[in-house]
Amino acid sequence: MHDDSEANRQLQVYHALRQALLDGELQPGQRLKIRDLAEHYAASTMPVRAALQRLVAEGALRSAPQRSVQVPVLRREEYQQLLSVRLALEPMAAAQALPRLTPDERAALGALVQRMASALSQQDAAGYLRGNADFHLRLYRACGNPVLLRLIEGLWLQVGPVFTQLFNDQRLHAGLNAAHEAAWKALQADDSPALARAIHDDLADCGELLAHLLP
Amino acid sequence: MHDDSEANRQLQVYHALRQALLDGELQPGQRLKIRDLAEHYAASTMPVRAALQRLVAEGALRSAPQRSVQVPVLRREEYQQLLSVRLALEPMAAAQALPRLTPDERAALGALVQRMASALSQQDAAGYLRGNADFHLRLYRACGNPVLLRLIEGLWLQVGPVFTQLFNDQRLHAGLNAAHEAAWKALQADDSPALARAIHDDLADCGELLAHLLP
DNA sequence: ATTGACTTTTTGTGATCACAAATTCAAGAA
DNA sequence: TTCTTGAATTTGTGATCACAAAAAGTCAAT
Repeated sequence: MHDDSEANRQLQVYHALRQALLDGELQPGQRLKIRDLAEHYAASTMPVRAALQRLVAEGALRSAPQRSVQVPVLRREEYQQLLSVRLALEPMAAAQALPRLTPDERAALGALVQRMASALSQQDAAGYLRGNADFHLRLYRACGNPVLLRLIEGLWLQVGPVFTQLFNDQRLHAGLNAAHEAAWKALQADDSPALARAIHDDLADCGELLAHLLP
Repeated sequence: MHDDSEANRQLQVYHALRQALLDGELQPGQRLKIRDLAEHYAASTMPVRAALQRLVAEGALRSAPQRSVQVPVLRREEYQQLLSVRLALEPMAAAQALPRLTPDERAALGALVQRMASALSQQDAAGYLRGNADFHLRLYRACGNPVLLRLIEGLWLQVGPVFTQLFNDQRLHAGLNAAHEAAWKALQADDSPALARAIHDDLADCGELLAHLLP
């Protein structure tokens, strides 16, 4: 149990907004106004300001000077740039994580693969996406390289909004889980290169699927 | 000419602090206090607060809740984590940049390699380091991938302080420029893989040199 | 001298006000 | 209607005050 007592108000707001982004509760292009959020979170404008500025600094939100913060609308080109960086970092993190996984974490990852499969068969997009984020980030968190992990989490925060939105009105096909099954096999075989390859394929497949849906 | 009119006070302070970090004017471990900086930059506490929080969000500064922000002191382990990510990203950026370089930029890069060589022969550590940062970042800026560039600049901001500090009382040997000469050769030959390899070697050499000087 | 508790000062965080720039809205002209 | 124009409102940014937590300083006791 990590003692996130949430000391500061601005940290509470920050984490709330962060989760909202990952959960796709914020539409791309939506404008986030300080006073509105302050009212919504029952806070003063000050912590909200700080939280927004932090998210902007992390690239999760965009803001022009003197203008409202808004959740980024990714054009195809930007999305592919994001993807190319993820392809460089995430397989690496996965490979480094594999030998460091505890039995508990392995079991949790296996359960997530299974949960994603059942979510797919039930056309439960939200469930699949939550499982997908859990699976990847939980795996990467074991990589033992906080710097790398920090970058990856920042990238997920940037892809989050489009990622969830685009799947909502998209027919889900079972092939989406193939790469995860391959990753799970590599995981059980303690085969780091195969795991890296599986993660790479997962990102590339899913990336291509989304890329041609963007403006 | 890019119209950096520096609209906001907080942006001015941010860029000033950022440059101070890259130039090694801030010692690792040094505490940055809001009111002191406000006085130094003839600003109110508000823009300074925002600038500091942004730098913290980017990883360039550290802060525990309710405590002063301070320039990070990197232990060897953290430095190597930073290095391993840089090794994944910077050669990639260099390779993508090569075919996009204009003749002007090529010439500027060549001049920088030469300037670094002469700085080395004169034991001018500061000049060498400035040239080094200029060379790398100018090269990467041509990569055409803003996402990638942003991450790399963030990483340089994090290594900046130790980088400059450690070289100041260190004898400079000419071998430090070997990788840059190799990069310059690859650049003239339009050989992207060779350029990527040269950048990789540069980081690795310089990284190893610094790693065993850290606590 | 060194450690410990206590007091004083410093410092980050939150709240509120002021203001200029940006946005929205409405009325009028084509 | 569609576009323009100008007033009215909203909204980000900066300034200042208040307060609790942290740091620094003080001094007595061992």
